[in-house]
Amino acid sequence: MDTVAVIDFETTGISPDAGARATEIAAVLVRDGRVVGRYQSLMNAGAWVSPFIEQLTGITNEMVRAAPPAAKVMREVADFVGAHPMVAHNASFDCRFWDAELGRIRRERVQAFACTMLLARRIYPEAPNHKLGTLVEFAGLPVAGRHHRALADAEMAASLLLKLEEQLERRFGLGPITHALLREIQSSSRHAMHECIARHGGRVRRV
DNA sequence: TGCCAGGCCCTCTTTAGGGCCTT
Repeated sequence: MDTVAVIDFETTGISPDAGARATEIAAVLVRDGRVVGRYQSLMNAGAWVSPFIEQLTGITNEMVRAAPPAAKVMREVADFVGAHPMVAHNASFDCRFWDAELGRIRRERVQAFACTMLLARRIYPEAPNHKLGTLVEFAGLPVAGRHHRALADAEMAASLLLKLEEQLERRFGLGPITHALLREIQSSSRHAMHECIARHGGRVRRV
């Protein structure tokens, strides 16, 4: 597949519209089935980290205060990612924070996101649930580090992405798997996915 | 002052509601 950037944010809350800010970001570049680049940094947006989030992520107020300014980190990571298509687990979440934090440095996103959660719902409907950690275990992928730290989660989302591509190739004979095809599959209903696969020359197994 | 998401999916649906997933 074309080079994609898999990203993950740690934040102070669930919605930038409700005042939540990023505390950490990681981006890994994936090309030809492997990780070819990594970026990770804590960032200081001047936001307070609640005890709940400190417990969840292990990222403390002291760590954030000692981190580089959010604007500097966002400029660096935006340059690192460039115009590569992006991927995240539950991409609607990371996309909102990407757009919000980028907007604060007067930059705009130039590429689309694909979502490993939506893809996994299509490809692994039998998984116990579609949380990143559960899918990593379900697919037999290595645990890259502590869950809810940006680089570990981005690495595991990248592994999951590669596994999902492999499944699309092996089960349905699809290939090459482009970012645009992933977006088409993730936004197809379960029924329409077979039509989508057939349209792209894949084998559709009726069960 | 008090409160605070949003997009997707499924179904006991479509004149809607509730669960999932992210922090």
